[in-house]
This record gives sequence, C-alpha cells and structure tokens, in this order.
Amino acid sequence: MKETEPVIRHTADCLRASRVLSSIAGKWSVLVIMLLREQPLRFSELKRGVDGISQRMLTLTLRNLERNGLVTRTVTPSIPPRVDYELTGLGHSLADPIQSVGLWAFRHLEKIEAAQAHYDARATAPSGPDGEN
Amino acid sequence: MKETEPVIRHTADCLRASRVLSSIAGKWSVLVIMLLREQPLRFSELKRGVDGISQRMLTLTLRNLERNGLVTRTVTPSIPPRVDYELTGLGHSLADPIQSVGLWAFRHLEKIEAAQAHYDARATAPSGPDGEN
DNA sequence: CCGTATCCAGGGGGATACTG
DNA sequence: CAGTATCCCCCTGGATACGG
Repeated sequence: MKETEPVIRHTADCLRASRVLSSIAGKWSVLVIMLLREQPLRFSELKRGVDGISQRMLTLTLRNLERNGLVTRTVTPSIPPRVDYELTGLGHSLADPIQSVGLWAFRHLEKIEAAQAHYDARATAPSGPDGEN
Repeated sequence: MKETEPVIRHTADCLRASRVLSSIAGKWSVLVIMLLREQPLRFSELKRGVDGISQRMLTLTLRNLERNGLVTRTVTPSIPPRVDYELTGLGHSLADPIQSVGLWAFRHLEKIEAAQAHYDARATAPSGPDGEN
C-alpha cells in the first residue's frame, strides 16, 4: 500500500532531519523524555530516575533538549536552589513517539542483546561453531 | 505509583536500554529503517534514498542494524554483485515507532531549527536583545 | 556494484573536583 | 541542590582510495 504522505522527500531534508534526529538521539534523551512525559521533575529527581547517568550528562542532555525547544527550565532561587524541567508543547508532541520507541527498547532488551551476542560470536569465530583451537 | 505499566524499572535496565537506544539512534538509522519499512532495498537504492549518507556510514549503519537483529543481509553472488537488505520481524516491530519519530522530525524541522537559532542567539548575546557592545 | 582500509578532526561521554 | 570545569579516551563520521 502507498503512503498518502510524502515520507522522505529529497536531498536537503534528509541532512536536516538526520541532524535533528541526532540531537534527540543522545544516549539519554529518550529516557529523560520518558520521565518528563509523566510530569515535570527537578534535576535531582531526574538524576535518580534515570540511574546510571552522570551529573554532567544529565545537564548536557537537558541543555540540548532545551536548545531544541523540547523542555523548559524553571529556576526557583531558593536555598537550596530548585530547578524544574518540563516538556513544552513541542516536547509533548514528541513524547508519545519517543515513548513507543523507549518501551520497545525495554521490551526487547533480551532479544537485542541475544542478537548482538550471536553476531559477535560469528564475527569472532568465523571458522564455525565446532570448537576450533 | 500510578502507571499500570512499569515504564522504567530500575538500575541496570536503564543502562542496558540506553545502550540499545544508542545503537539504533545512530545518525542515519532512523532514515534507513523508514526506507526499509516499505520494502527490501539493495545497497545502492538505500544510498540513493537517504541522500547525504556516505558509503562508509551506510555500511556501518546497516552492519549495526544487522548486529542488533533488525535487518537481514542477503548476498546474491552475481556479476555485478547484488546485496539486499530487509527488515526482520524484530525490525518491523520497531519500524512503526521509528516511523513516528522520523515523521515527527520531518514535520518539525522548522520549529526545531528556529528553537536552536533562538537559543544560540541568547547564549551568544547574554546581555539582551538590545544591541550590546 | 558493494564493500573495506586508512587517515583524521571533532565531539560524546565517563570520572572527578570545585562553586554558588 | 544544581550545576561548571577539567582531563582524557575512544567512537563517530567525513573524505578518499583501493579490492573483489
């Protein structure tokens, strides 16, 4: 069946799109967006929520999302300081597709890692599965 | 909490998921998957379809997708040689979510680039929009 | 036609320490 | 609490050239 919508048009668009996709395809962006999709969160909540992310990478990820107009950053100059992050309208419009991809990743962790192991095994031992050496 | 589905469980899963997401989040993966979603394609067709991708990056992207069990690579040893790439079942299960993200990127190119320009302008001229210096 | 090999610049991303 | 700054490694990704 044919798409009613022009999927990939031409030349320049691909380059621009791939640049945009690279922006939101940082190592942690998807997970951060998944968390913010539920509700606004402050820095430390995100840090705890993602788990494994460093302070530095969380900052960079959030700055990048902010730069792309996907999240807002609200500073409350109290003591201790408080900073809340929240998806913009644009951010929410991306959140659902991203959520799908994210859930897919969580659901298929096993399969993916199995496929990788399989592929790597073949690549490492091209002589066959009958124990060489 | 409230979600009926355990979205982001804990610790190790985040690290594994982010690794998986990084794999499929290469600069060109989304575009390649979008093309393969319609039908199997050979190397040169993909090269033409994506436009802007180098031979090297197309090869690496496809190898990576193959490693993750998302595409199959079929070699027909004719002269000239012919190599077809096709989404696996796993690949197809990812294709729809990815398609959503890809379409989102194409639709919002303008907004994103505008947001970036806006952000960069503020970052470059922090003293305000009234001609500083 | 379909790659692989090589060179090379840039940035992603981790660890750690310091500031307001 | 919420960052910045620094160091440093390695991977990404482009260009080019070569091989089957």
